[in-house]
Amino acid sequence: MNLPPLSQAFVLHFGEMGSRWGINRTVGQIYAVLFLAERALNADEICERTGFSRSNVSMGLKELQSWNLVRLQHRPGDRRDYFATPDDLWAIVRTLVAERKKREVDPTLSVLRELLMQPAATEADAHAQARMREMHELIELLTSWYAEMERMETDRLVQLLSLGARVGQVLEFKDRLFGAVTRKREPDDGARPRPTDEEA
Amino acid sequence: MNLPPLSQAFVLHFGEMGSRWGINRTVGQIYAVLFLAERALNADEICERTGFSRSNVSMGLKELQSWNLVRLQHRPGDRRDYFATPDDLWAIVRTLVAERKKREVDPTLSVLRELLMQPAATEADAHAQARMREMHELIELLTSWYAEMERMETDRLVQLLSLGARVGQVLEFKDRLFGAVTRKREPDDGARPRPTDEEA
DNA sequence: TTGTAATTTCAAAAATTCCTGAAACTCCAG
DNA sequence: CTGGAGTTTCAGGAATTTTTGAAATTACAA
Repeated sequence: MNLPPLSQAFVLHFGEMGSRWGINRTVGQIYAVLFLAERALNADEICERTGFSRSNVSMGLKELQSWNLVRLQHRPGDRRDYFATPDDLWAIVRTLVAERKKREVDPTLSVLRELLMQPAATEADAHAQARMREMHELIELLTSWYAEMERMETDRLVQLLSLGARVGQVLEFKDRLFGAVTRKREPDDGARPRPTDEEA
Repeated sequence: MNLPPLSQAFVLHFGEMGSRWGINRTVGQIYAVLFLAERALNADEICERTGFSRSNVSMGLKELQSWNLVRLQHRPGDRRDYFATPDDLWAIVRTLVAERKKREVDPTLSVLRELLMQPAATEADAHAQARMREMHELIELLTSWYAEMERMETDRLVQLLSLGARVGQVLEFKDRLFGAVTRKREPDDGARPRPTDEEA
């Protein structure tokens, strides 16, 4: 590994963390190197900085591309591929979240939907299905919220995040102005605290 | 594996997903079994339902306990430990998020803080530090937002989530009312779109 | 105490994933 | 075409993780 000390510490850490996320050490380190780099790097430069073999780097870059986490660039008069991360960190976060959702929650959602279609044969299956239905509803709520955040402009998103729990106060304020409209909904409409609710 | 068909499909799927998350197949399946179970189960019952060896189940349960994802129970006149997941799905989501944060983002945050304290020796380190600072700020924003959501009651949280992007409209409304106040801030205060910002 | 049921630990086998060098492939300039 | 720079694929060795059975430990009843 051939990097200035601070960068090296960061890259090493990202390698470790890589294994806690779905990606592996190699991929984590490669990404960290690109993230810190002051310009796009070609595969050999990445080899030099990380100390990984050429083929390992190639694999890692392919993986990162499949995650849409790196951008491919070219230089005039140079046939080599150059790789870079987006400058805008929010863009990175957005693709990261999108990809993790695609890999970690979407498959579960579709399995749940499928299993909820099936008729419950046994008593135990009926209970299991009730439990799955709860999970399905919760995930639906979270993903549809996410879908709306995703659509939002970064500035506004940041504004919302900075506001934090104070959004609650803004809401209360709104309620006070337009109270009648909001209060019309059932109070437990979204919360659904009852655990078993067999409307099979 | 000894389970009714629908449950079996669910448990198998959770096993697969387990490996995409930090946990492994065994732990994923054990958790799924407990999640679907109509009552708390002891280790032998989990063995029977999953088909894993007794010791493997013991390991898995220990892991789940370290994640705070299972609750230990006892029956009068029975020395065995019984395990269950919380009935309230929101409680599960809360601990899941809390634990993942603890394992996946907190360590990074502290490494970043540490590296940002160091003086940048080289030119390259200075650039790397600027990049790290961006990342640090973004993670801080996200985690402090999370901390506030965490503190919120489930009902209110669900209300907020259901509202989705309509919160944005409330913001717009607020802006229109108090426009002058909000506009006083620097326009790029939170977003920080400029990539290089060397204030080392 | 002693005996026994329940659980945990541990070393090593089994399975999986990672990493590499060599070979194959692609693409372009001459 | 041919040569060669750049890249990818791939089989198999290295490293890591998972899983297990046997042994050790714990906790309690008699």
